[in-house]
Amino acid sequence: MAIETPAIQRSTRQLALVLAAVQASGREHPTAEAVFARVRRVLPRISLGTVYRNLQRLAADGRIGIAHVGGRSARYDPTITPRDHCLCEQCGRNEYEATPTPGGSVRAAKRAGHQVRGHALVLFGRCRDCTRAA
Amino acid sequence: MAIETPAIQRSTRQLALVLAAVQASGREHPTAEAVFARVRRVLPRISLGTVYRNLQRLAADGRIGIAHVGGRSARYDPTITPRDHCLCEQCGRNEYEATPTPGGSVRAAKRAGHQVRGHALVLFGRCRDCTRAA
DNA sequence: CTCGGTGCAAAGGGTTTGCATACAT
DNA sequence: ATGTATGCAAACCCTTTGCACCGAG
Repeated sequence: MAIETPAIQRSTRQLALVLAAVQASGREHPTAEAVFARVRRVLPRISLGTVYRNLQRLAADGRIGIAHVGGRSARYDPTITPRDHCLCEQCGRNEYEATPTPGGSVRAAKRAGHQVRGHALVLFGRCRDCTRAA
Repeated sequence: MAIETPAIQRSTRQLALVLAAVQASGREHPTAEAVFARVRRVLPRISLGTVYRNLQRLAADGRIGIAHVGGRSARYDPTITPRDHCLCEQCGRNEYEATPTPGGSVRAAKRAGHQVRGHALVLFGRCRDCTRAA
């Protein structure tokens, strides 16, 4: 009953470089623009549209994660395993990352019949440096 | 040294209705558009711009919360106290809400010198109804 | 009477998409 | 040779903003 084709994926230089750019960014969680800038250093003619398309594809394939935290632009994440993040409201950097301790909330959600596929814990505040600067 | 005026706030019908609309939405976490639609039933001439301005002001005053989860539009929250949410990826509803159990992550962040002002735990998955329908 | 809030409409920024071409298979 | 991925640019959507008028204080 599989009506739709598996949609095989061609391996292009652009796709590989977009993935590499996200992975190389470490815990920075780059925006699409940042990935664009990085890939451009190698492929000057790449377009922003292509970057978005590849980011979406990689996310759909579960190779990277997309996080919509606080700001207006999405951020892309090389790790797919659930992680907690700690964002600085001032400089926007991700200061800290750890494997999560979901605790009671996940259990409660499951009890409510929810099929939990993942979660994201985001902490808001100020990093050490910005606290000092203020 | 207070150069800027405290910026006193006039109470207008629009402001009151925007707040009421967010509060009346319960745990739906309405978008700006939804708030707009609701207030419009009472004040047909209100503009979307005014809704956004009042939502921002209410958030700045700590009277409502703003959540940027998953989708492209922001969602507004009548509760300011930290809460965990459980979003359905299919229908978008918030299925469940609970006071959080921050656990080790908050402690770890504080240890790293971070000034934690709040947090948000979002669970992704499918609600009971959508799981059945699929 | 004052000046902050409103309505309207246009601008803004991030993301998506249509189309002809280039290229992986 | 075939059809997918690309580059380019226009379209989209949500949100913000400039401006003249309105109305709370």
